[in-house]
Amino acid sequence: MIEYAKGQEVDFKMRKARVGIRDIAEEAGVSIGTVSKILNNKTDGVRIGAETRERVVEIAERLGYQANPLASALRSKRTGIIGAVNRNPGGGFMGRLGQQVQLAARRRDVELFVGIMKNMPDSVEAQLSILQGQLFDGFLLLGDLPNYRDVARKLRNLNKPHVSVAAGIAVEVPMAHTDEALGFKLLLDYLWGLGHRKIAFMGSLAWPLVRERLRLFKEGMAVKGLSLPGEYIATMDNFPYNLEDFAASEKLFRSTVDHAKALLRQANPPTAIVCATDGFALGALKGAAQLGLRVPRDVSITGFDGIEGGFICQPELTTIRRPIEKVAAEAVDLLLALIDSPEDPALQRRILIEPELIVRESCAPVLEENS
Amino acid sequence: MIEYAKGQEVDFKMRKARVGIRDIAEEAGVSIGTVSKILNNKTDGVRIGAETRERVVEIAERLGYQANPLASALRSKRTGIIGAVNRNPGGGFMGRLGQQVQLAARRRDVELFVGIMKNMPDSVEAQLSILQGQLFDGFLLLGDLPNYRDVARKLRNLNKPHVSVAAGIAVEVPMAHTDEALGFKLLLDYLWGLGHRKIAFMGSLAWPLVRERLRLFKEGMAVKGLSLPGEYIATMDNFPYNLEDFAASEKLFRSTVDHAKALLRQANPPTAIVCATDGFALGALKGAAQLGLRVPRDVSITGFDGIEGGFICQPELTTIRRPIEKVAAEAVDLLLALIDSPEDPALQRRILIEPELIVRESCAPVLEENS
DNA sequence: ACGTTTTCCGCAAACGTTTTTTCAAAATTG
DNA sequence: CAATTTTGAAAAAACGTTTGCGGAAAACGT
Repeated sequence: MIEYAKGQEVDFKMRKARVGIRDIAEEAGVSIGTVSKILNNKTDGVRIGAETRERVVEIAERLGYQANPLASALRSKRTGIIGAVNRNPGGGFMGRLGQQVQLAARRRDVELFVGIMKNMPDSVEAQLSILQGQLFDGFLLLGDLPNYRDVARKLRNLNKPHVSVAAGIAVEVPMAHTDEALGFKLLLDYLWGLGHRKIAFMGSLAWPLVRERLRLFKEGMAVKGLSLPGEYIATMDNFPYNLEDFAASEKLFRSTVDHAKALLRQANPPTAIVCATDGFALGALKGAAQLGLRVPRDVSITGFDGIEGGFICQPELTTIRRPIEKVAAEAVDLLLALIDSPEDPALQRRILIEPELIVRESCAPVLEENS
Repeated sequence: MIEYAKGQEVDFKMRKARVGIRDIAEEAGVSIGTVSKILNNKTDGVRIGAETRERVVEIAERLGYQANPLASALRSKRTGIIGAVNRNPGGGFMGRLGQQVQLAARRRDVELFVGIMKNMPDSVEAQLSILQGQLFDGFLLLGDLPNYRDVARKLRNLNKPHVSVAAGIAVEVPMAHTDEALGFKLLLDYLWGLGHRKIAFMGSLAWPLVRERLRLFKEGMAVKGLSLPGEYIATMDNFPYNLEDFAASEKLFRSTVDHAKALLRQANPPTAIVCATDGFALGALKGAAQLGLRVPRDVSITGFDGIEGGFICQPELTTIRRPIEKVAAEAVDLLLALIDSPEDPALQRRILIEPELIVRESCAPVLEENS
């Protein structure tokens, strides 16, 4: 039992010991169990007098009591914290996604921590993130994880609910994602309307998400009856999967620029380039500029995701916006529900958010001379 | 090519409850205390036979034992986790900083979680982040926190070591930061060498960091004996301090563009604009373009920070790079040392990292007709 | 007036570790 | 050989909560 001066004097000289539940109980003249029940709003077969409840709450407030989360969690097996694993944050979509899920969680009075998982599937780092599972009530798996199935299995073994968010590979439920097929339909309808028939695709197949997008792009082209020669598909599968720092980012960007230039230097170049992500589109923009081409007069370029870079560049990018806040909110809600009732089959579901076309400056009607 | 991990065959008994320290103790025929000491490599006045030690380690390994972090932390008062508070992550410097400190920590076998603190000083959100302090051994305070002193005081009361990282306001030790004065010296020396004498400054005074940079810029100008008319200082103090989503980012960016245009439309415009951050420089770039000015022929523009946007834009930005990985690593090391010996006066120090000038494409010698 | 609920709350057992204390046996010493 | 020291490990006491159970007092019903 900690002894400290009674009374209201809040002295700096004294090492102010943390105020614990015992202090509240003593001050209120009740047992610690009662305090706990009151402060946790337990109503489950527990009855507490209104006056007692009030008094305890007031005292707790006054003393600034905060339950020790470790002790609470140890006993209750609930930490009130959920974790998220992000393999590839940074300046783009994934970085923002991590931020948004954290904010979404906090709006629901839950703390969420985003951990970074490195690339190597069996690295110590990867293990660590997961084993902290005992610290978390549930997990959000953000984007493409190279060892997704392993992680999912481990979480299942730990009895920890998890939700995949914006993953490119076909993962099991539960998950939250954008309707990417719709995105490509919007994009191709738009380009078609502008008269484009020679449309190329650019992206790095290192990302499962990009592989999926290439598939959807091909489907969309087929629906329109458009041919898609191999030279119109600029894929690069040797790209860094992880963009740990600016140097890696820059290397990827420079390479993107080069690939775009190669695409545009062909004898029969495309009139439009659909890029797998905004990041690639930014590279394409610069590639075109370095060749002396004007966007969108000489070539139209589209992005996908709707990140900041899209309105900072010149010309500004016409792109598909993935409503990141909505995805984050839905994912968090689903996970929270899952934590409450892990067995509910109604929660084993896929949430699909509709993306939208954002028309800015990087696309124009195709010129006679190019068609 | 990415290969997905093959499943590790370490599947434990599926439905079996988590293996705890008791299981190890029982299997090895020793007490749980002994197991604990062995697994934690306690040597402090504790003697364990080599053969027993070996046996216990082997069993723990075989059963895949992982101590419950909650129980460990509750008893030992050490979580092995440090927290970071980031008020303003996103696509730029601060977002990257959060990522880098997390990586730096993990390289030292410590988990670090980055929490986002909202703007309002006394918001529930702000409190929450801090009160989770009991979960953390120490804290990194990233960038400018509006209520820095409050936070610092609270942490001190909780006996939690903390170090400020890249904070613009004059905070107490311990801290890690870049040598911003040196940065401005490099920048102004460079512009001076190109013949620039009419140099403007642009940035939002909502950020303490920017206020500090304006001060340093003025000092640097004074050293060179250059005059600095009020019209050459484009400050905007009504800017959003928090950039929670893309919409807020975009609003800030559009406004930046407008301010840059106003700066350049003057009767006697500057020949160079020193921007407080790369973000503002990106806006200046676009502002100049919208006025039909060519950068760097008609006006030179510099950034500060060295983020990704700087090489994606056109022309690419000449800027001061803050070595973010180095700052992150130093900060984490300092905090870790502080956790080990909180009272060591040698650790109450300021770490200053040298920035470097990156010459890219946005600056050129001043033209006769403009001088 | 006497049994039966109902209301309110105390008591004590967890939770899974770490750390301190204690202690028997073996080894060493005088 | 008795007295001490050393070795190795068990036992038990924390850590600060939550929670199930039980029970006294008050209210209620007949």
